[in-house]
Amino acid sequence: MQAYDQRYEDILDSAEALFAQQGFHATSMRDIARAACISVAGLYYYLPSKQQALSFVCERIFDRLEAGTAESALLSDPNERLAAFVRGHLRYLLTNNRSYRVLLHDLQALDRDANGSTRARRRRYFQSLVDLLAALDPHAEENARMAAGALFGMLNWAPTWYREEADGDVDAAAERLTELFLHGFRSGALVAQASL
Amino acid sequence: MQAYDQRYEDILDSAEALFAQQGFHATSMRDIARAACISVAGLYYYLPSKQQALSFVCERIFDRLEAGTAESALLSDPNERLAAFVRGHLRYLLTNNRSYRVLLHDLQALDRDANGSTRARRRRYFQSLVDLLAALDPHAEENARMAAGALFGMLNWAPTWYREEADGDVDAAAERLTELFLHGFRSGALVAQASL
DNA sequence: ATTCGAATCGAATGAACGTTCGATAGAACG
DNA sequence: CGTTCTATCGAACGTTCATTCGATTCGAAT
Repeated sequence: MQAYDQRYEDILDSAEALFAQQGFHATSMRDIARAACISVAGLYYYLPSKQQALSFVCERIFDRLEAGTAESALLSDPNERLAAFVRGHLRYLLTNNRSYRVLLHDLQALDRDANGSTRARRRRYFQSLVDLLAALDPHAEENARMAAGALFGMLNWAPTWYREEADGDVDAAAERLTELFLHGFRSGALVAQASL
Repeated sequence: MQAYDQRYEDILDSAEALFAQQGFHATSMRDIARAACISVAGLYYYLPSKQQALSFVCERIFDRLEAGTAESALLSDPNERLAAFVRGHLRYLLTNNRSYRVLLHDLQALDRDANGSTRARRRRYFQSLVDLLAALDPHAEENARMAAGALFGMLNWAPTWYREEADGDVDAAAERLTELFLHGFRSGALVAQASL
């Protein structure tokens, strides 16, 4: 069924865009139906429920996010690996207009059971950056978790202030943020001052 | 009216907690009424509408956030000023259990007109950090906006990973993040490589 | 003692919500 | 041609939503 799959993706596109703009709870099935040019009843031919729609949308976003950062694992130099990860992550955040918001804001709206798989995926994604940082500076392993949190924060917050005309293209911004982070990370600033 | 004001604050406390936990759109006036131990009709004696409830809650959160960082403006040393700002900001985020979420997630749910004042306040708060950074390193003025975005990102993201038993107390975490950021900021890593 | 205003409530209102049902149009297949 | 299956729909279902109304309680003021 070619036509079916195409329609299905279109519907998820519509749902994703609306969830990203207004949030899950502010979006009704009627909104999605209108955006996808289908009747409300017709919508249920493709989606079993609103919750499942959110689940499908989240999984799709994760697929794209991981696809964009997967290439970093192929590189041998840890520095380049980090740079590639940041670039891939930031590219997705800044170019797939605001669909990352669904992951950041609406993931918690998933039912507790359906939540499990997607939340585990999020943890795994976070951990991949932790590992990447630990490999960069082995003696900083104990700080890698905090460092990963700090770096993800820098990146995930970027959509709120980034403007291409002021900040250059996405890859350039990714490089500058990577450098900013790495200078602090390599300086050992994160090491807890337990000895003081 | 002493009793009135007390009740009013209690009701806003309930609304704030619910908005923070579930989000604005997922919270009903019935939820708020139940949490505040009042009837739904009684709730409307204190709150003119759900929108206004959100507006009041947001203003109150901003009041507290600004109160916590205001002391930094009194310091003369720019480094101490930044450290105090970060400390105040992070203290609020990590200790007023998750009420910052209302500002981060639900501010956009405000009506466009009621939005204006609160959004301006947010801009002003952001700008205060930009100014603070520009004062720290005058030749980096053009990068202060990006640096402020990066720093706010690090801080605003902290609640998602911070755990006291693993990361130390809030002030210690604030200091480590400040150092992490400052090493990168002072290194000039942010300066756009236009000359390349 | 009567009046008044502040604080509260149960019950209703109309709209919007997620979801379902039965019907229909047309393509595919025998 | 008749049947079956896919895709679609209008109309409804029961529930919940934000909000309002009219009535009630009760302490304070006149």
